[in-house]
Amino acid sequence: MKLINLAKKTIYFKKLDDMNFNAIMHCLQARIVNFNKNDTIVNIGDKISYAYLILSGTARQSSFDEYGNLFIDLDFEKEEIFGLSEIINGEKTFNSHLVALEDCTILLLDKFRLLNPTLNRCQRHIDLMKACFIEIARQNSEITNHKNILTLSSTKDKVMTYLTQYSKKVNSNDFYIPYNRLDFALYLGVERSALSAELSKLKKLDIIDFEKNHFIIKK
Amino acid sequence: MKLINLAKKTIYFKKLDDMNFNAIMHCLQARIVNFNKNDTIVNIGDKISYAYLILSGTARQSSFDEYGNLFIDLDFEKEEIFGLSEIINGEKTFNSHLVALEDCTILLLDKFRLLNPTLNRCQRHIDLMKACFIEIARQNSEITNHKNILTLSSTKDKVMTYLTQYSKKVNSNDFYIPYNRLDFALYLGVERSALSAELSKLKKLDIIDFEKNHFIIKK
DNA sequence: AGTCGTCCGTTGGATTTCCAACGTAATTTA
DNA sequence: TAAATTACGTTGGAAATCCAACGGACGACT
Repeated sequence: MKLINLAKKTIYFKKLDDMNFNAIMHCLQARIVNFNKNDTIVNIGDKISYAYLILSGTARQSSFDEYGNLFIDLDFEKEEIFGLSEIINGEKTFNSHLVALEDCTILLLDKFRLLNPTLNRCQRHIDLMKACFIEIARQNSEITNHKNILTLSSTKDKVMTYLTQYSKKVNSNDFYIPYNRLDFALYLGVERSALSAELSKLKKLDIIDFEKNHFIIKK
Repeated sequence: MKLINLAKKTIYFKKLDDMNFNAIMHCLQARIVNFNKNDTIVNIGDKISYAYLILSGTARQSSFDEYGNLFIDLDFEKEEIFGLSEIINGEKTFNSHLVALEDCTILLLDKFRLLNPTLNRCQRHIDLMKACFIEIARQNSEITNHKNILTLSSTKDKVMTYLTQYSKKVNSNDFYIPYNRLDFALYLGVERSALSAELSKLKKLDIIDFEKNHFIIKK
């Protein structure tokens, strides 16, 4: 069982010895599932039964409103968990998609067991709950940040704020963003063609350089 | 001590008997503070020491970026908690304001005690943690919703989506929104004058009626 | 090789939004 | 009560964005 070792190494479980690890896996009815790139992991309307802990790969959450408008919600990578707030909010079905951007290995955790340490009040369970707390707070600040970028009024401000933040995050002026042009435009809340035009302008002004999703912030 | 009864009645503590309530208040080093309308409760840069549980009144969180752009973050009312994600994310100082929209009574809870039931592993503490979990998930979906409104491309869509949602929330076509025109415009990410113009247009089309922050959705 | 589909830059006109300004009414302060 | 301030609708021209369309580059599939 190599896959289960992926789980054992995550921040959620790495402090546990084998016995405790096996116990909590059993308690959470944990199950590993693989998905290929572009697979739909969760569909709108799917019943909520698990939290989805990403062991490897990346996945993207997106949603629609009743008029067909598309929203980019969150990207998930290794050690991040999809479905937490939906579970906690007591929703019955997902109202968003989760699609694999790369091949993914995902650990499914039973939603009831995950959030009820009362059933089995052990320290490992409380620690896990705390880790989930941290994860949801992280998602919270990521969404807030996205919201703030969308609040900005000009395309230029949106682009530059996003790129500057991404540059800081990866600690380099030279990086690859996780969006193609269309998704980048969706994320920023602008038209694809307007984004392309703005990017070209910034390139001409020698503020940035780019090709496809590879960006360089100059100076 | 009437004020402490406000705390006792909240969803966080209402199931506790007096002994347990007093114990957890002591454990959390709880303290009640009052603020007048328009008072600043938290300033950008303030050290993070407590979670702010609103016992009565409403407060608004807002923030700025380095270029002076203003962001409306979240409104807090009775039984909601400000500061949770900042505490959990381990931030040292607040990077947002919290201002009283009405006179407020607030319960301060020590940040260390709140999130470390290990120090005192009792059921009441675990239940409180779970309630905080629910609260932060609620904030999560509120921010997501705001983000999605900001993603919409036309002022009309933003306005109508907001008003329709608010109408559903209060279960009436006739309601008062918590924003004046300027704040409403900020929330929607549009110009105040453009918002006024759009509202007038919607009134002329007999889709809505309004005066100040009082709105009626027709038909 | 060739065809098809996707991605993306570009362009130009239609549309929307911004922006600054002004007037009026309501509210606050002196 | 007067004066000052704030809130908000309206306006018109400037600016930005949308929108539809096109073409070239690239990769996948046959």
